[in-house]
Amino acid sequence: MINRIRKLRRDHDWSQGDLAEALSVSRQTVNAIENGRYDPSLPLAFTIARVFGLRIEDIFQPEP
Amino acid sequence: MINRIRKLRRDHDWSQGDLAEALSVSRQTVNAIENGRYDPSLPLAFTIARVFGLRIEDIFQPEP
DNA sequence: CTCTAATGTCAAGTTTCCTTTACATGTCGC
DNA sequence: GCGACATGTAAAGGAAACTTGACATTAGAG
Repeated sequence: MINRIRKLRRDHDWSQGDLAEALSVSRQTVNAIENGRYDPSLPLAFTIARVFGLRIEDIFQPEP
Repeated sequence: MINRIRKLRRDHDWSQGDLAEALSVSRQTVNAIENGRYDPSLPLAFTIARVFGLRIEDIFQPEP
C-alpha cells in the first residue's frame, strides 16, 4: 500500500502530532504509516479518509 | 465495521471457500469477517473490493 | 439412508498493528 | 547558543488479524 497522507497532512498545515490527535492514535503510528512501515487497520483508514474528507481509494493505493 | 460480504458472495453463488481462494486467504478468515468477529486488514479490504468490482465504501461501513 | 458440500467454531501459533517510553537529530525564533 | 517544535526511530508489550488443523452440525443429492 502506498498513501498520500504526508502530502494531505502538509496541505492542511498539520504536524504528525496534530493528525495523530485528530485520529486518536499516537504520533508514532502516524509516522509509521507515512513512512510505509505498516498499513493502518481498516477502521483507522476510514477515520483518516473522514478527517481529510476523501474516500479511502483517494488516499491509499495497492502496490503495483 | 459492518460489511455486505455475505450478500455479495451469495449474489455471485460462491461458497466461503470459493471466496477465500479468490482472496488468497483461509476459509476461516472469510467466515470470521462475514460474522463480524474481526475486520480485514486494509490490503485485504482492497482485494475484496476488487474481487467484487466495488469500492471499499460500498462494502464496508463504520459502525454508528 | 449415506455421502458430500457448506458452514460455524475452537485451539494454538505467527505476524501485523498500535501503544508507551525514550532518545537522537534538525530547524527555527529569540 | 538556548529552548521549543517537528520528525525519525527503537524496544518491549498488548491487541488484532491471519494461519493450519480439527471437529460438529446441517442440508441436499443420489
